[in-house]
Amino acid sequence: MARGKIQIKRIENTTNRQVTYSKRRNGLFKKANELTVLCDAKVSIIMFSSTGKLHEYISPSNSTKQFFDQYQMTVGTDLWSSHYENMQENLKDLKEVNRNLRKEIRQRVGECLEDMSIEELTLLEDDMDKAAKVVRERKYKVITNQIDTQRKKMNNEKEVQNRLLRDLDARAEDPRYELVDNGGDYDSVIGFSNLGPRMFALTLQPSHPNPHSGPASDLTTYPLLF
Amino acid sequence: MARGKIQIKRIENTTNRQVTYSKRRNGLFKKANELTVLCDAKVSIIMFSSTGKLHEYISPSNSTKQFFDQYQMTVGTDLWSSHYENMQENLKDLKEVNRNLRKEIRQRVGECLEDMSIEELTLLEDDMDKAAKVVRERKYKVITNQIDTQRKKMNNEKEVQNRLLRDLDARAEDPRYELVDNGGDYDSVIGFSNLGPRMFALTLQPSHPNPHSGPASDLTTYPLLF
DNA sequence: AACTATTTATAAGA
DNA sequence: TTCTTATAAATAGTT
Repeated sequence: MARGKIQIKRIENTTNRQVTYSKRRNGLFKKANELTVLCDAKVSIIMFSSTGKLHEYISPSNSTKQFFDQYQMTVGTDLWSSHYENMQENLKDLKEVNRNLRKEIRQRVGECLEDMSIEELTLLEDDMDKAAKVVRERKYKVITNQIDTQRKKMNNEKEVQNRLLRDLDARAEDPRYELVDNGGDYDSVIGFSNLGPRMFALTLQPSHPNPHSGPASDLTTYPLLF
Repeated sequence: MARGKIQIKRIENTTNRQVTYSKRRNGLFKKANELTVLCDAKVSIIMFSSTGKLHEYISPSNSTKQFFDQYQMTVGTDLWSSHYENMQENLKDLKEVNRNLRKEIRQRVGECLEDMSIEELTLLEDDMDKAAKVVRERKYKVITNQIDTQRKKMNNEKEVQNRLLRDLDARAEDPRYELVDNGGDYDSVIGFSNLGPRMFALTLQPSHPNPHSGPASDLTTYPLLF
């Protein structure tokens, strides 16, 4: 518009085009701002250059989001409804599923049986009996397993005891060892009171006395002395 | 910018303001279009007049939504995420609730018992036994109710029959009526075979013969003739 | 909506 | 990118 009229068509020279873009962008924004002030209007300009660069003008005290929202409200159609639709559909479905799940649970807990027919009630009853049976069986299995584990543990300990007693017998025949009488306080040795006729008074001492090992030392780490 | 310079400040005269808005809007759009063509750019202008009227310019072969999408992509932040946040939170919560409900049901159906302790299993077992009892009771109640209803219905019908029979007796003593012998085919009258010694051969006819009533006519709508 | 004096925008050049 | 400036374009006030 100066120093010669120009045709309104794409400027082929890249540099020239970018310069013009820059100049006219400023002009546009200036005009937009004047319009905003003069006419008490709200203006939003968003532009992308041919290189994809973004520039925007927003009249003061407005955000782009406000513009978009107002635009949608005015146009009437929700441009992002597609964004929501899926989610809303999802939400609806989930709520429905949820409702059904809750109902099923309530029925299985013994509520909301009013609207069920005899046939449905019979099915539910059968189902629950079967499930209860499974739960019972599972419980028994868990208990059995625990008992079994306990028994194995006990057997193992018994085995250790037996080995210790055999060792004891062997040493009793060895003249290098002598019996120590602690005054008949048999019960003071815990865990051996069920050994019956082989009961001895045992003096337990660490095999390698270590002042740093503390009170956490285990019975089985002690050699038996008598 | 002509016939006198103006201050860039709100035009107080309403008419003047609106005229200027209209003129400058056109100017802005024209400039935007020139920019679009000259510089191969994309421009979107959205404006609201002080009266709330919407006007927009969009460079050809672009939609407003495309603009918004590209804007978001370029800016990097999702302007509508705040719109979604609640919904997404909701969705997450629902999914969690759903998962728990499913788990509870699975446990009540006898699945997923692996990670339950004896205590939990015992609680579940008790719970299910109680619920099963409720279901059973409900079933019995429904059955009982139905039997009761049935019995009442039968009693009612018996009552009707008794009344009919009393009527019969009364008419038997009335000389105006005569017995009709149909050859001793007692069983041909359905539903009366359990009436014992009072069995008669009955000739049933509509009280008001009507050719249009068809075969749907009901036994109780007939008077008894003999 | 049209006119036009004047201001403003800007193309080309530096 | 910015400045300059001749000139095109926009537009304020008027009709």
